[in-house]
Amino acid sequence: MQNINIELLKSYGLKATPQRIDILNTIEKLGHANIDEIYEIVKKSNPTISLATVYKNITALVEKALLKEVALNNFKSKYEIIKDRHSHLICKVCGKVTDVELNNEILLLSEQLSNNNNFNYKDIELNIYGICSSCA
Amino acid sequence: MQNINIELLKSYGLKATPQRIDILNTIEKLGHANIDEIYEIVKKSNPTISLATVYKNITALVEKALLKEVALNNFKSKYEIIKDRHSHLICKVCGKVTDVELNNEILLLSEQLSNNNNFNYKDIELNIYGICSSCA
DNA sequence: TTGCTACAAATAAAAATTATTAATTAGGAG
DNA sequence: CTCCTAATTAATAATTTTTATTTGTAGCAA
Ligand SMILES: [Mn+2]
Ligand SMILES: [Mn+2]
Ligand SMILES: [Zn+2]
Ligand SMILES: [Zn+2]
Repeated sequence: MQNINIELLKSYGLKATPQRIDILNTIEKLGHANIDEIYEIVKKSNPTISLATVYKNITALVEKALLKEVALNNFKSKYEIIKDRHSHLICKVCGKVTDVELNNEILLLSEQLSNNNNFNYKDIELNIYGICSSCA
Repeated sequence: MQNINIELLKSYGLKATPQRIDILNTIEKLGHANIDEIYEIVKKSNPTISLATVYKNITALVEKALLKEVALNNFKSKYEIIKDRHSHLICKVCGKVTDVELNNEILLLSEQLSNNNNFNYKDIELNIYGICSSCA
């Protein structure tokens, strides 16, 4: 089909409404985006969309594990389409989030750490905070 | 002096008000706590404290780098007194945050990763999400 | 075609955070 | 120790963020 996100929604058993498609297209384009960024961009192609619709859909898509929240120190949470495990470079100045490869070694160490602490490991998040090249 | 947090505040050039001392004592006791948890506990010893005072002080102490925000997926941010670098086990059910040792290897890999990506490394955060023993 | 269900827009309500203002106080100067 | 003052607080009020409600519509199944 022409748009991969329509397929994505359907594969998760969700209706591919124009609003949802727009939201996913926006997140896909930006990589990581917060609610306001998504709303502002989606409004351009769909001027009557309600902010509440963005909230409701983001929540629904996170619940269905199609999107993932990226909670940030100092900034509003961003959302990304779930993909292979990776790590994040997070700019303390502009809040930009960049994907980087996650070393497998780190994954193993984290699982060990969980076992040692009687903790049922599910997921790891390695966030590296610093200053991005455009803000430097 | 009897209370280490009074010294802590003064060493950061901050007035040691009863409100701030109570807030720090609470965070120290809980390890990691969000605004509401702090407010509820501090109210016991200081029933007239305002929630806005808790907000204002938390913000101030984070700015002075005496406290650190711990942003969490799905839960309100928690705050901890800044201490040696460490990692977090985060329970997806109850939101409890537990400190664990941070392998030095991971730190080195993260710095390398930053260099490779023209990113000015400042800080690392390794959050391990899963289910804690009491929730299991 | 009719009825059902999921969804959206519009709006209201609730929850979270920040700003304002007048009164109080911590900490230093004398 | 007493006084002074800038910093801080309590008590709101205001704003911002998030969630709930209501009503209408579109897609689909019987
Ligand atoms: Mn990512
Ligand atoms: Mn900690
Ligand atoms: Zn930046
Ligand atoms: Zn738990």
